[in-house]
Amino acid sequence: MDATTVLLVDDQALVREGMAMVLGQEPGLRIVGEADDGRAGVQLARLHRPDVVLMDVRMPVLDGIGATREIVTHCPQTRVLILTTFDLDEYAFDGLRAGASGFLLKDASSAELVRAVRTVAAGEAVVSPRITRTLLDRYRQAPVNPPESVRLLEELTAREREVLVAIARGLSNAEIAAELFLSESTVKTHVGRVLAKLQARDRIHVVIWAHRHGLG
Amino acid sequence: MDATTVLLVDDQALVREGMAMVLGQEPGLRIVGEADDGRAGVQLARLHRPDVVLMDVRMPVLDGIGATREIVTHCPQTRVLILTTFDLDEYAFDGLRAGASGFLLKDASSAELVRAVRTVAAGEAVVSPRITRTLLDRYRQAPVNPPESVRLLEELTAREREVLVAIARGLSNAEIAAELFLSESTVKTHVGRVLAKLQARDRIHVVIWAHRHGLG
DNA sequence: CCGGCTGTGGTACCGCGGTACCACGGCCGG
DNA sequence: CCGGCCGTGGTACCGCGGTACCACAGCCGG
Repeated sequence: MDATTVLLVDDQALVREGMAMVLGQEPGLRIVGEADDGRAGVQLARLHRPDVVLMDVRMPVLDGIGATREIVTHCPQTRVLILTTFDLDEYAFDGLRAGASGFLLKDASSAELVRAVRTVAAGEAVVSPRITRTLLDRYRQAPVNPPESVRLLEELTAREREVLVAIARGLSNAEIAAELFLSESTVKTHVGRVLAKLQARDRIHVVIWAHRHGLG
Repeated sequence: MDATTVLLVDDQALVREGMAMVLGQEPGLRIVGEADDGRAGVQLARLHRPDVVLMDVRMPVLDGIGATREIVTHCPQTRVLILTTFDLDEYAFDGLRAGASGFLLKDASSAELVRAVRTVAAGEAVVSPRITRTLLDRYRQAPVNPPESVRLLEELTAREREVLVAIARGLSNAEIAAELFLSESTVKTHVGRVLAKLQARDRIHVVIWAHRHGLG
């Protein structure tokens, strides 16, 4: 088996040097590139298709979240490990949603860093303990409750909510009409009102809204 | 600072003995009791108020989930660490909802066990890597394992994936064309191929697919 | 060197989605 | 009792989305 290839993306050269120092002399690991902003990171990732990308969150040009999203889009087999300075960094959670395989505090020991890289390279996930705590808290609370969206939901009539979930399921107007025993005209009327109340320009945005807020 | 007190709850005596062996000779740790079912575990926890409870999931009389729920209710400062044999154990996730501070596979090494106990005793959370992976998948609202979805994703070309995420963001063909510097015809071509490869009848189903599988 | 894939582009066509506007019965509250 | 909201329905219109088919350049692999 070849060495695990690693790409470093961080705007602070010192950090990159430190990591390169630690990882470079580790058997089975090989640094294949370094970048000092997100855009360059994405380009190098697409070029080298490394096994693991160590990605800083805050960076010029393109931040770590956007870069992560693009990398997982272009290189599905590449694992991204987010590096963050503060354990309650909101961006880090966005990073997970963007498709990162884990994240690590920058104050981690070199041994932890090496272990984390090997872990994600093996296809598993790693999260530093303090962040795991927060993650679990969110998981427990997860069910619902984005207050703004609930307010909008309550502005809808019962019938409109039925139509909304039907839209979110991907049904066409004709299918909704059949399922609810309505004419297609009526469905169109309801759909129009849902669009207006949610300020969505078309049913596609309704689908996105619904899935962002726990439906589907 | 006093030693960290630990309570063992498992219906298999061998497992308890093994853990007692490992933890008992560890400096700073002290076993304060053992129980072989959930009910007894709750009673001993209320009696000794240990820092950490190592809790099996499957047990007679009262299972580990119910026992965890009662313990965190009666002894808020006590941390419960769930032990599970299989990493995809559904009950383990229920355990997290019940208030456990983490869970651990039974095939963990003794060093991992010790480290996990110390970690939760410090008020942090610990989850074994394989389970973390699943947890993150759920956090992203992906069903469980997306092997099928990843396979589909990799069938797409890089360009098609770019178009896919644009669709998932709710962009119209014209908007995608503008963003990627393409003609609308070309966008339509790509969109058509994405639809075919994902077996989606229209872009709406693509949006749903994308949001179900972690994009957006 | 040729075939296949990818990315780019075009034309033509049709149907669904969305809008605008209107209508009417039922129900509730002022 | 009457005005307003809700749910139901209709007509007419237009544009975007999706399909079908074709074309060509570049690249890579057999």
